[in-house]
Formats: sequence, structure tokens, C-alpha cells
Amino acid sequence: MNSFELIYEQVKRIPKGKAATYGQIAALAGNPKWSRVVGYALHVNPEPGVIPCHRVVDRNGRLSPAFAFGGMNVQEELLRREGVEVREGHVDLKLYRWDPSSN
DNA sequence: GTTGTGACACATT
DNA sequence: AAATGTGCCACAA
Repeated sequence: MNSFELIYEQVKRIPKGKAATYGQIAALAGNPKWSRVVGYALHVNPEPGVIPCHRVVDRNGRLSPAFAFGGMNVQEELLRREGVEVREGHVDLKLYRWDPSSN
């Protein structure tokens, strides 16, 4: 069980219609500073379709402006499809932020 | 084994 | 408000 495994576990646990931040995933994985590792883990994305990387956003609810696995607009599309309202690459975390306590 | 870089987060300037 | 610097961990060269 590596850090990546833990990270993937948390990401895969994100319910539909919700979005989690890298810091959130990192904290759930066990360390609040793995934010970068989380990004890297999703970057390699060994199990596409299984890991909803589009539900992972930065701490401001903003989608990754740099790479975004193919296009920020695609993330917006997917998130909207899940029921998350996306505004120019940003989501309302106050409304859509995944609550790990619900699990 | 060391150096450099990165889908981030936080503090300071 | 935006940009810069620093810290963290993992991976590539």
C-alpha cells in the first residue's frame, strides 16, 4: 500500500455530484502535504475511468489550468454532467465540496 | 545518490 | 489582489 494507493482510494470514494480538493485528498490519504503527490498521482492516472480525476480540484475549487488531463472545458463538462455547476473553470466548494465525514 | 521538476497548499511580500 | 518563496512527497534523468 503506497501513498498513491491511498490517494487513489480517496479519489475513488468521491461521490457523484461532489468535488474534492487536492489538500482534502492528501489529508484523507494521511498527510495534508501530499497535495503535490496527489496531483502527480492523478497525473500518472494508472486507472482511467476508475479514478474520477475530474472531481479533484484545487483548494479554491478551481480546475487545473495547466494540464487537466485533456482540457479544462472537458472537466467542466464532466462535472456539470455529475450535477456540479462549473463557472469558468471553478466550482462552488461551499456547495459541492465532498464531506468525508459522510462516509 | 543527487538534482530538478511537478494536476498543490500556505505564508509572506 | 497577484506574485513570489518555501515545504512537502514522489518520480525522471
